[in-house]
Amino acid sequence: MPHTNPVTQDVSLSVIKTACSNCNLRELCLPFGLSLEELERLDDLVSTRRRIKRGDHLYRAGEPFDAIYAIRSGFFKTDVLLEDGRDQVTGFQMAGELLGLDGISTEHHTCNAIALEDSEICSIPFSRLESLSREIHTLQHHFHKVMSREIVRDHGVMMLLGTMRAEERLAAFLLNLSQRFTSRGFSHAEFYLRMTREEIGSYLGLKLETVSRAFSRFQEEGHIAVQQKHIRILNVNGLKALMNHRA
Amino acid sequence: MPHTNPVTQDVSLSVIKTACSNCNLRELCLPFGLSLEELERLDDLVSTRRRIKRGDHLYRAGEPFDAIYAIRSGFFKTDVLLEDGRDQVTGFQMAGELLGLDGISTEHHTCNAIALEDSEICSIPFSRLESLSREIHTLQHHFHKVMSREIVRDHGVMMLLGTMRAEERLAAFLLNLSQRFTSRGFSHAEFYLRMTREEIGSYLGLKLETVSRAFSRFQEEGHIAVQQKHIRILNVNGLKALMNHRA
DNA sequence: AATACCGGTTGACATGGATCAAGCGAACGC
DNA sequence: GCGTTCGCTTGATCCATGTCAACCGGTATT
Repeated sequence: MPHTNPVTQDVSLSVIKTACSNCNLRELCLPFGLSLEELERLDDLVSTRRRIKRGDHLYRAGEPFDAIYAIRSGFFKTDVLLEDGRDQVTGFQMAGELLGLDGISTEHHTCNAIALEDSEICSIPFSRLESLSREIHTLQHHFHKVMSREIVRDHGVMMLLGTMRAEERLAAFLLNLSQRFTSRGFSHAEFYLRMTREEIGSYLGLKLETVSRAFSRFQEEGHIAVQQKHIRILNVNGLKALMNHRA
Repeated sequence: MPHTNPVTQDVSLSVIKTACSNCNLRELCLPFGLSLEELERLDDLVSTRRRIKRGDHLYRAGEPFDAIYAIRSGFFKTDVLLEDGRDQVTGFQMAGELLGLDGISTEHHTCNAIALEDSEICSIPFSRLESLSREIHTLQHHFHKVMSREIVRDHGVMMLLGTMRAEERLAAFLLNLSQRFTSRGFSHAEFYLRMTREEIGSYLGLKLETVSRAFSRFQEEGHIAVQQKHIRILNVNGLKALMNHRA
């Protein structure tokens, strides 16, 4: 293999013309609420799509930030690394969600974004997004909402990590995934996990064995059917009840 | 006491003319990086200051959102409540920091903001901030950075809650406070905690007894001197070492 | 001044989840 | 097609933190 730039060597460089205006995710993603004319102006900005293979990085902590990314298809995780080697998954992202917002602050990415399956992303050069959102009020406001939503989401995770026990965390996790699959038109009751038990554990502040045991327990109690990464939710209310358990 | 609006009855309504342009926090707060002329335009927007007494709410979860708040002086906590009664402190905020960013997402506040000492805040009507930041590029960009910084901060807390043990969490907490006091011109080595052990515990995902024991342990080991809410840091490196403990 | 209350500290004990270890099936490389 | 590896499951044991309880000092209440 010829030597290539270490930053880009592991991402596929195939670039495809793309357009928000005919993207079926536009109601979930950045274009939400824009008029047709405004959409076309956004198209000019979001001009490239890129494929990222499973296991490859979209970006790495420390790299300079200059764009945010919208997931066109696929599945990602983000994680942060501590100096001493510990790391933690900070989120799992799916189609229509944005990646890279954390980089605006320092103008460098502060986490790693890794594809958990072959994926496609749209690059949105950030300074051009700022320019355009100075002109399109709706875009500006929606972008602010998206950033704010990320903050609210993080508070939810803090709550989960700070106050919930293992089974509550996993129930919350499954219900959240289910809900997000639903709003993308997939089954709410049956899906494949894209991540390992270890990654789930890292996200939930648990060890992989604990995650595995909780899955088994949910199965014994008839809430779900698990077979490796294949999950079927048999009793949504059972899972919900697990969460309000404590007084 | 006469019956008053339940939303406002517990906040002091004294309103004071204020100006970012002569605020000594302008390098920490929203005005960062603005020119004199731009500063004056921000002054028009941030026209009111309000006093909040210790223990009073600045806002409550569920209330409609229409402004963000800059802390002029004082100290706040924010917390979220789960339906089942559990709650968690999501942050402690001090002078120069912004409150209310979580409300942009749903146009309702999603947490409670409570003053931990008598405080003064500046109200910034959000739609006017958006207008102005469409005109002032620097303001727009800085505001985006502030929101992004909040996301990065939350990731740090998630890391803390997900991977650290009790003493590491408390050490990280003290070092973070110390650093924030320092950048406000206060002693980095000596300060008064504004919050109770229980509030610290809630923030760090620990019980108050655990927090208390960790304080005592730090004292035994000579890292700090504690007397109730009065903290002196005797050995910063000792605290830092506690955090990189694990491989 | 007496009393109640609140926040903090400390001790004894319980327990949820981590750790260590073994084994198993599916996927993958050769 | 076979062996190796990886992700997952399950069991046994351990330990950090939670839980329960007693006590103390400072502050607010009457």
